[in-house]
Amino acid sequence: MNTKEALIASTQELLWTRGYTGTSPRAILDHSGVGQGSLYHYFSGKSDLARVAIERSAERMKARVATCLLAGGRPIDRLLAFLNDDRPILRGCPIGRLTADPEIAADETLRSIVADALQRCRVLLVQTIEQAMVADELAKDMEPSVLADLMLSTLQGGLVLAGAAASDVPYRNSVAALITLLRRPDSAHR
Amino acid sequence: MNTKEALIASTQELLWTRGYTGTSPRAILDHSGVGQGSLYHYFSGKSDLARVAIERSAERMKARVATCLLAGGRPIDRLLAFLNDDRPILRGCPIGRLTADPEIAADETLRSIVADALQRCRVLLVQTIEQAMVADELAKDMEPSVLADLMLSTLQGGLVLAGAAASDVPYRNSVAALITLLRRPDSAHR
DNA sequence: GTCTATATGGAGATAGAC
DNA sequence: GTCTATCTCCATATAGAC
Repeated sequence: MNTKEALIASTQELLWTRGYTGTSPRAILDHSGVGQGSLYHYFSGKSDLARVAIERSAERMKARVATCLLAGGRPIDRLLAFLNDDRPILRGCPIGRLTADPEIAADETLRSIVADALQRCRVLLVQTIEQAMVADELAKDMEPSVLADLMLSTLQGGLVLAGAAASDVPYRNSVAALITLLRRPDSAHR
Repeated sequence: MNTKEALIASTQELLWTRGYTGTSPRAILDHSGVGQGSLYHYFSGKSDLARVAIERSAERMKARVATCLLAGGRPIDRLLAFLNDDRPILRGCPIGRLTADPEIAADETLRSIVADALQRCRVLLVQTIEQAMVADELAKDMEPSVLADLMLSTLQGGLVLAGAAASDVPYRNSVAALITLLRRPDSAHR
């Protein structure tokens, strides 16, 4: 891996575990083994390097979600594959964790990359939920976008609780509970 | 309000919006209008002041949750009151946001206060869910602790999404979807 | 108790040599 | 392209006067 890529990879790594405010250029150089001069040769500064690193992580997340939701098979099975996708639970979401960072919130460029990545996942999710409802695999007693938000909240919130408890149990419980509830028939079928 | 209380209140405020890593002693002094000397007179340093501030915020959250869940009336109504409790959605959860802070995660004292506060809310939630199941107000097709985790995840995740989108819609959608799902009959009643 | 002065180290970046 | 030197500012505190 070349120097530039090493900087990006180390920044992705550190942003994931320490956030933007908690990551210094010094820490990035130490982690990557790259020298001071190279950082400012390839990037204009910390925020520029972070922008590239976050874009990289966002692309990765969107690709992963798309792989689950745009695969073949029944829509409901794709949704379950998305919910049950193997995630590094104790590390949290590399994008979701940045939403709480004060310096990211204050930087419109960085903020929009994060918000956009989540938004794109939501769009894919809404489409797949619509397909599942049309195929009568999901009850139609709520708007697809409303259910999509619950799915994303369950995952993001599960990761928050898992991080706090230093255990994957709250995350797994949350996903399991949501799936159990989705399997219930809606009121119209009573 | 005396000087010490002003320091605590300002620290609570800044930890809420900027996290621990993103909050400097200088910012606390500026926000509170208190002088440098007073901070180190009343507290041993930043982490000591933060500890008191976080304990204060944790007590506040636990009290708020207890007010909803230990009120009179049917268990299911108390659960709905908890889910529908009026929260400052765009500001996020003052405790939940700290779970992602790297310096809090590294400080066992601070970390345990945050984890403990969430855990106590979970315990109250489990108890109330058990009562609702006994009273046949909730389906018994899952463990109370599993459903409790989903409820907490929905709220915490809803706040994450709301922060990212700078809109309360994802949060409100998530809560509404969860309540809709909870109202469905379980499979045994088909 | 609160003030101001001072200290150390790190954040974040620039400059110029190689 | 990468290195080292240097710069300014801020984080986090300590010291001692008032």
